Amino acid sequence: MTQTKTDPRVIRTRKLIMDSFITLSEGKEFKDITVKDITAEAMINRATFYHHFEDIYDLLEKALSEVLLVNLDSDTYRNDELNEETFVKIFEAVTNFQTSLSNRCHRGYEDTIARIIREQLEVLFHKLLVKQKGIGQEGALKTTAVMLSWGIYGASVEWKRNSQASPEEFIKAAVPYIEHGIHFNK
Amino acid sequence: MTQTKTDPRVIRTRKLIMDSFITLSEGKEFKDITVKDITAEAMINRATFYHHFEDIYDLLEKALSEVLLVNLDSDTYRNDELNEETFVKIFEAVTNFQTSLSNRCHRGYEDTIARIIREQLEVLFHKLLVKQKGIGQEGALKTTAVMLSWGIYGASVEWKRNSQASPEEFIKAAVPYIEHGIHFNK
DNA sequence: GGTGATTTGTCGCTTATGCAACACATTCCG
DNA sequence: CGGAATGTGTTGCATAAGCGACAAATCACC
Repeated sequence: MTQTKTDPRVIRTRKLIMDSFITLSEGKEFKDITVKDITAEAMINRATFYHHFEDIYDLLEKALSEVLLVNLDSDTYRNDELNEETFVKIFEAVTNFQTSLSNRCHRGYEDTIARIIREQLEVLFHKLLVKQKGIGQEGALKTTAVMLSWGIYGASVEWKRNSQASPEEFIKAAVPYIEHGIHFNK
Repeated sequence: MTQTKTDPRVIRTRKLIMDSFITLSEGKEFKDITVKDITAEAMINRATFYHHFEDIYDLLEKALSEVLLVNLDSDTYRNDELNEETFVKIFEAVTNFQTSLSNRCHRGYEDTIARIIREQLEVLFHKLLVKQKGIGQEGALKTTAVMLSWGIYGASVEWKRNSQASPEEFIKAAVPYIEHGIHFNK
């Protein structure tokens, strides 16, 4: 690990930008937020924004990823097994995230958000699977991770649309079937 | 006015420091707050702190001044006459400030706080008096400003200790007598 | 009192951020 | 339509902020 420590100014600036973006998101939709707005709110120069992010979509991506990961990290990486409990927690994180963000600010960008969530989930599942099943079957694990990420995301959409059940109950109903297929436990 | 515009980084850094100081003040007393705490909270380097403030007492001074001035500015500078209304508003600003800060965080620093308030008031009164009475009697106006600042501060202490009256009623009772002496209206 | 651990200020050198100006898109409105 | 206004990215040079080390002061605990 050649961990070259990042300059604290970078961390601070990123945080200022992210926070400003989230603040502004509470007031208006994504499409109405300009880079100028963000940099003004964050009290940084516009050029500095572009030093950290490709463009505003890149910011959306990274901001959402971070928000989602904050939910996941603490609960999941602690006990790093992909068992039922972990599975439920991941699902809950996604539904939390969905309900907290999707009703405001991002009309017209559901697809982007969906993609971001799936990508994050895919990475997460892949990590967990590799840790559990070991390496040497990369292709299979990758595919499994992809399927799980799509599955979880789809389930969250379905849950949001129809279900009065708690996320936990909702997803637990499906766990046995999935489990049979992917063999949660070694 | 050779208004050399201040670097936005300076403004931002000052704000970060001030905000952090106020945040920390809500948690512990002034004497327990270190420069390190502040800079950590503000996400800036300790050396940078000293680039903006002499020491932590200097910060206290400037932070309090600012908080007080925020109360005063908007209400007072608009209609820039030193009439009864303005007088009452200033008194209310001071009592608000006193009650919001003095019960927490600053035990043992009442004197410092008192001095800061008086200095701010003195500057304010002096400005208002000069604007109203014109220049050419500097000494007298200066002295008047000093007396008013001490008077208002003393009244706020007295009000805090004894009175159940509103600040407005409390100070209005004294206005006629003061007015007689200093001729509020041209 | 003494000794080790913090905290405080200060320093030269490095680096991220600000500026101002630019060409280019996009939007808005008469 | 046309042009004014606003937003987007990019650039080279100016500057505030970070680093790490330092001596001195202060604090804490025996």
